[in-house]
Amino acid sequence: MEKGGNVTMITRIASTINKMVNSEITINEIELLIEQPKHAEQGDLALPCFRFARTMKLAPNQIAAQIASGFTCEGVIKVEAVGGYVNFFLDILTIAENVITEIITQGNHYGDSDAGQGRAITIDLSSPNIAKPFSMGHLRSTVIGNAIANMLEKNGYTPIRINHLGDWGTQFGKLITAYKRWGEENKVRQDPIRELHQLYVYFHQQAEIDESLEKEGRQWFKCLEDGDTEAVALWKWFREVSLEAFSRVYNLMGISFDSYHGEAFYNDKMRAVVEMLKNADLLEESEGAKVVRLDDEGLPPCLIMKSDGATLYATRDLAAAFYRQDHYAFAVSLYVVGNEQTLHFKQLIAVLNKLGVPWANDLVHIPFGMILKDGKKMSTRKGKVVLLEEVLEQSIQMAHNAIMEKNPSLHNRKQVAKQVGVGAVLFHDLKVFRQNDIEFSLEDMLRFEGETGPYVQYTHARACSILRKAAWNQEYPTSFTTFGKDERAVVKQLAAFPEEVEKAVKEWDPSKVAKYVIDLSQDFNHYYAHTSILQGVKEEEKAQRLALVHAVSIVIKESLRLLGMEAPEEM
RNA sequence: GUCCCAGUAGCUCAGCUGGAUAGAGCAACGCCCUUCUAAGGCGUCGGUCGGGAGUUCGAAUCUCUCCUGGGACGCCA
Repeated sequence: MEKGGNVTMITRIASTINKMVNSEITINEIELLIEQPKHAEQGDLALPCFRFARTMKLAPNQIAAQIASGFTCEGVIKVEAVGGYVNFFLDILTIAENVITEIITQGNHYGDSDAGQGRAITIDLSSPNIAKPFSMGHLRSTVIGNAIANMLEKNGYTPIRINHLGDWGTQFGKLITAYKRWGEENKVRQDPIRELHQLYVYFHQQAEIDESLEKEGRQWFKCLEDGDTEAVALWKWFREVSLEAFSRVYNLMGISFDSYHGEAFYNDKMRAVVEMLKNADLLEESEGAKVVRLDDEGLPPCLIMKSDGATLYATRDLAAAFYRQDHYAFAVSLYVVGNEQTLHFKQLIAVLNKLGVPWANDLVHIPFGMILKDGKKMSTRKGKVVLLEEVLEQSIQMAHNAIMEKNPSLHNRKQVAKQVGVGAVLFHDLKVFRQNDIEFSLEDMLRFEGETGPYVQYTHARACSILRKAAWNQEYPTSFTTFGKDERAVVKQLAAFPEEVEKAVKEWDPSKVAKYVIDLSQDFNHYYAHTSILQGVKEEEKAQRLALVHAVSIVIKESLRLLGMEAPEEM
């Protein structure tokens, strides 16, 4: 993969130093040590020399001084020894030439890699439960999974987005019970998700008083698994109306899937899994249920079959894993599923390993923190839930208000309001990716200033606006003789893009891209505010600056695309 | 009780394969639109990096321990 200026410079500097110290330190060792100084005035790259003190029998500052004194290398314009560091100042003209030319010629392919060589990676994402509202909790899995898929594609993999719908399980026995006892068909038809969800909540309230309800729910699920006509008909209906509601949300977010095979899809594939476990002599009877013991892995046993013969989610996930390997021959199989299921995936992988499946360790759980409300887990059972669709609609409305206030003459207001409103919600979730829980805050989510999606989109729109006004013919200069310290931060940030994407993919972490594009936007906005691009500027200077602006617009747009966001050219 | 994850500015978070003075955004306060979109820029204020010990030339970063919060721990997913 072709990389920006910095990587080549690191190699070049390292080999120069290697020769200077008579190969006492290897090139690779030096490359690993070279870092970006924290402060711009300390240069572009730096080598800490503390590690060499022992082998070279010299104080770090003496080593640094020694390296600095005789150092010459193409592309490096100044070298300084400060304390135990050697600071290198790079020639911004050379970097600009490499990076900007590369970006403009490659366009949105800047930063592409063929590391994946077309290999398939399945991604289990979103996976809402039918007959339940699409909550904020599913938002994380959806947007993180989608962004990872985009990033994988950029790295040459073939991502397969699988919406593993929660359309099977005891909960549907409970729902059928609730519907048969208290449900009304016309009410469900009017507002399916809301009504079904209310029935589900009501069931759990009643179940605390009447213990027989739980049993009845389990029986109905057993009926469902056995193909009982009434149960299946109700289930199909619930599923259908739910999918209609979900597709509204996915359309808003611009996300599509390669497969909607949910848990129910594996219903007829589970017997084979149970047989396989039995044949491998892994299945044990325990308290009436069938389990696989995992004591030697230090894990609690994995429940495969309930005492009434019904299956559990582990069984379904096993069936799904086999199906996906058969069907897609995945190199890696990702599960973008909340933190709280970590144990489940450990068990899943452990069981596959016990079966001797060679791809068992290619399953990767990508956990994320929960969205909390008032410091507690949001529970659908208690009816405490925030609807994603409502949040998105509200955000779009706010974006629309902002446009009416700031740029009322914008021609495609509705479309831009959607792009910005949705972008705000997506970016809010993507910029922070740790296993940290997030306290739900509508206020934070709908913020359009500071480190937000709209800020980045706005930056892109400003860059586009300049290019529009310049009536630029896209002829760009190949050398950047006028660039100085103003352009420095922006050019260096542009150069860092491929490396950031690579890191983000390696760590399955879209927030790296989100943070990157915020930094780039900040650098560009600073430049924009302090440097005139079109006015009172000599022609050659203008052409060079326009090339920079164009490069910035390309990289911002591509970053946003990776995050699943749009980049309006005006807003 | 056992295991897992987290604790950095008033709030939300970066930084974590150890490296120079711990950085942003929000909030607060003060500036900057006759100049390329002010959803912007500039500045001020704000930190015993949860506590303690250890390893090291050097620790927010690694180890141990304690405290706090959250989660998981067999017939839910």
